[in-house]
Amino acid sequence: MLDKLEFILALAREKHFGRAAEACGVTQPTLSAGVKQIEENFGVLLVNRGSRFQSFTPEGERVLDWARRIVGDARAMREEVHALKHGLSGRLRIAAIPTTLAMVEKLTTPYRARHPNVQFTIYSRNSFEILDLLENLEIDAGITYVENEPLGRVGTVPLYHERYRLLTSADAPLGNRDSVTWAEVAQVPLCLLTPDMQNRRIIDRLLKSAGGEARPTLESDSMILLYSHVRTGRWASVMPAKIADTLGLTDTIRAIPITQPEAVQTIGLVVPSREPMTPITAALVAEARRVAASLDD
Amino acid sequence: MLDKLEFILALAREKHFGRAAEACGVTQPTLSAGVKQIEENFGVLLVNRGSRFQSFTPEGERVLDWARRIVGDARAMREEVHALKHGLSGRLRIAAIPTTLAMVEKLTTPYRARHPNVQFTIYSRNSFEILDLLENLEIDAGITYVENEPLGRVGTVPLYHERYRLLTSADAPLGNRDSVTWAEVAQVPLCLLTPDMQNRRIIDRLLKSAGGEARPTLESDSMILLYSHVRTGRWASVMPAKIADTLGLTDTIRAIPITQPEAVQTIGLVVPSREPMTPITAALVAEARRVAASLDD
DNA sequence: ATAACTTGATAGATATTTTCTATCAATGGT
DNA sequence: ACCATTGATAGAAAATATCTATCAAGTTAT
Repeated sequence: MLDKLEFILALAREKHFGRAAEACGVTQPTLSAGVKQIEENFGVLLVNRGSRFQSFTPEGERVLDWARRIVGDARAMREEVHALKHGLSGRLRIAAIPTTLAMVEKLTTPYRARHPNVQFTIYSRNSFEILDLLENLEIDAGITYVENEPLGRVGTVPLYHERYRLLTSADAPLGNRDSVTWAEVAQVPLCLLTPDMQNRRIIDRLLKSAGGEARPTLESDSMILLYSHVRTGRWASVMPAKIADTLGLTDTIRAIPITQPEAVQTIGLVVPSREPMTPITAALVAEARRVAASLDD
Repeated sequence: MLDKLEFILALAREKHFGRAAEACGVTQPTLSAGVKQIEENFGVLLVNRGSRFQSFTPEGERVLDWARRIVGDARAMREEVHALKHGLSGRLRIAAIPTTLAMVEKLTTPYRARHPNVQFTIYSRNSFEILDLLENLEIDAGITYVENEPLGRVGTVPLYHERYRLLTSADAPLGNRDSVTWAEVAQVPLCLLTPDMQNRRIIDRLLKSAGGEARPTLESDSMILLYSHVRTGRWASVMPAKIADTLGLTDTIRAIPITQPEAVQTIGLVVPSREPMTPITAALVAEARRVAASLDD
């Protein structure tokens, strides 16, 4: 039964019987039979099919909702019992938005010191994908904006406040300033994240409200790529202070605070609101609470 | 896996492998093997055995906790999906303390009018047993005192306030009064519920604080038995107003309000705090909210 | 329009798991 | 010391799950 519910979860992720089967490590007929068995057992069609996967029926959506919870709880049970006997071990899966990648070590380093047997997998994803992964039990926690966009059934732990810097060569226009306004930044050609990233949308909004418009000369979903361009001295970018500091500046590149408004976004840890949490996740939340104070300068 | 968790639940209830197996409709070796399999799967002993069931290990207690939740959710899923397709049907299992039995129909009658395909099973139990049954998923809801004793992880809906009456023959001492005090009641030989009932403990407390002591001439766990004695005119009792009214008084038997203090206890519906509730339980809660207003005179 | 491909269902064989019956060893009470 | 109770174990039988191979219905490309 539990395996069948896993089939349903996989099918919801993949929207494809064959791929869902592969994801579960079974053959396609096995997965088809599993889904069908639940349908017969419940006396209700769960999936609308027409020679291929189309969608879940309303009943299917409800089952999906329950399946997520039940499968999640079953995993949490396993993990908790194992932790009681053998201490914390296993794999902690985190997804973070790119602008926060540089600070993830602030969490993982002390965590690892406390629980050396836990392994980490960290994905770089945009904020929507993070919520999706959380929902589907594919990650244990996310690091993303916690106050702007509507979050689902999740708990949050604020970590720090994101402030923005103009990264530019010292001898470029504005390069000699101690602070610049968003209106001024709007005049500069910038390297920015792609628009599927929330950071980009925030910056767009700030530029727009300062009367400008974002016409980035270069877009990427990789902070490393953006930074490597800025580093040449021939490109400029707007980045959160945290990541600008971490990447390290050369003497010729400056990180200039942007004011009017001094925009601030709260970045936080996002975890499934399961009660109780898995021990691995609970430990991460504890670590986040400890670390949060020291992260805002 | 889910069946194995059911085995664990049954074992917790019965504290006996054989009886637990019987309760699950399997043979004892099957249940033993099921428990053992979970233990091997988790790599932890769950049950302390010594030629017989002794207790759960700490890990076992945790598994038990999770099992209750997971099994409960699985049942709720089934029920919800079925209700989506076929409307509300199935069996609603309620346990009520004896003093409230006469008012249960105030809930079940309108419920049945709304959902004719739901069947009812109603147990008469004391308040501890009710919480135990709730915990073990053996009932869907309880009707009991909701403010005195500590309740577990449950939701409550207040229903009405219980007030007390002295039931006695009109020609007995106090029989001609319009109201009596607890101090006066303490002088009368009474028929009362057995001390495992919370109602009895409440009355004991009230009598004691009025300087008296309960020396019941007759104890029973059955309200019918108590009432049949009172009805002869040769016995007296203290009962909640609700049940006294329902049982119907003869001309010779009076129900006299007891004052100083005018004691009031809140009776309410108690349901597992599962989110969301099963549809059958949710409908009962809705009914309880509707009915509550009309129950207090 | 037709061929080639994709997708999920179905059938039948095989493998795995589950459950049962029968029996045993350990413990406890009398 | 004896009998009853309790849970574990072994081996057979039954039920279930999974796999391979194949098919039918749609889709896409030519």
